[in-house]
Amino acid sequence: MPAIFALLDCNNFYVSCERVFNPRLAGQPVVVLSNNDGCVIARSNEAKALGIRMGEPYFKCRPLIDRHRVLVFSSNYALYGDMSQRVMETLHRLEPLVEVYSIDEAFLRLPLACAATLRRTGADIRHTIRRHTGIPVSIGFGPTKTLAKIANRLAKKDPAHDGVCVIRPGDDLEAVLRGIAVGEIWGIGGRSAQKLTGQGIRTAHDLSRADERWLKKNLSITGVRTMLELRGVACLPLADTPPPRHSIACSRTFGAPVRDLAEMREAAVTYVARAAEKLREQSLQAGCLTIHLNTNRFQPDQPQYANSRTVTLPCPTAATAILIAKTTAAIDALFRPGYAYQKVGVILTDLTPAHIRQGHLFHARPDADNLLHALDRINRRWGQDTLQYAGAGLLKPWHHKRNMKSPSYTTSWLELPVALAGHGADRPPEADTNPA
DNA sequence: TCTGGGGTCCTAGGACCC
DNA sequence: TCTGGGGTCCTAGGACCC
Repeated sequence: MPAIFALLDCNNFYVSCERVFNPRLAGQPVVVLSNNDGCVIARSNEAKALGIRMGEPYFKCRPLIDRHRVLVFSSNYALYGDMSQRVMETLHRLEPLVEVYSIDEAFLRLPLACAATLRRTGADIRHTIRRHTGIPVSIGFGPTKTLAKIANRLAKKDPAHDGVCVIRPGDDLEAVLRGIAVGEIWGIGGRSAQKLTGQGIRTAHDLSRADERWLKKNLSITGVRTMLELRGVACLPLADTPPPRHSIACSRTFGAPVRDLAEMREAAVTYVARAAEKLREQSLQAGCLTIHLNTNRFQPDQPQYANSRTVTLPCPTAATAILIAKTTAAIDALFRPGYAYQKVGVILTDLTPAHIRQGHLFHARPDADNLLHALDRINRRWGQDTLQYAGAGLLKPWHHKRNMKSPSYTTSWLELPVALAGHGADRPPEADTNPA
């Protein structure tokens, strides 16, 4: 049966999550910052209209933000992750073929139908998700994933579409594709856009007619795929079962530069313990561990140092204690005194399913599964880091900044939203967690 | 003063094998 | 003077995504 793709995308997702639980944010310019309150990573339409750019460092747009009284939030991934799950669950109930593509996006595959039917389907999905989760979404239909992405962009850009835009096979797309710069196409990043415009290929329409041999040579097979997808030839299938993970990482920029080996160890232990938790959540074990650290590259006048070390484990494991021991040894080898470090991180690779247990001729396996299960159960029930390894430290002076975080409304019993009824209840106490 | 984090895929080139 | 050919695997680096 002929089919069509759709891309569903949550509008200004992190801002929308904040708005669900804080109605006073409606109609206001709002931004959400990356970890460590570093960069702007989500903006409401009002904030976009003020000219605040995606990825802009907070300190650089601070004057603009203060002048227009933009409301600012630190990122609250517990909230966004939970809201994402609710959106995706709702979607799964409505449609059988769903690929969860990112925290705020999903591809669908549906039977091909006339434009009016597809528009109605899209409107129904939008309406249901809004009603069940409070999150506004936009939907684009297209014969390929790349064209569905473009339709989605049109759905957002032009209010006349009312959040749903349909491109069907055989539609004349020349006018549409001429209106899209190559850099706006899914899969064409800054480097490729530069190469393409250098060749006079400026719009999606130009790219759809570009020379295949030149593309293969200069943009590799992925560039050729994008060109074909723009022509309506589907090269990218729907991945409705998630492929196995290849790596799990955890790293953070420090709240203030770290110069001390003991603090560096604490931070690395904290992150490897978190990575090991993620490993166990997904019933995986790691065969390989990489530790990396670096100074602040934005301060070239300061002495610079960056290094990493990769350790192959004798047996694949998800045991935090084993990973901690390898991590501290690696940190001790990597650490050079006299530098102001900005960041440390760990990456777990060579991931295999935890139930496959390869023995080792010379090493007994010291993994303590029961202990780990108990640890995870307690932390799930009572909150992250209720129990932690001593090496992770208690005061954590290096901890990243998160000064403007909203409550974890949906994932912490202590932070449930409070509803008050009766006189004088229109301003709940402490509802305003935002100093901006 | 202050610049995120976590992923994936592709390619070229070297090592190695027969 | 003359010095093969074809294949696989691994890795580092580049590019891209949200």
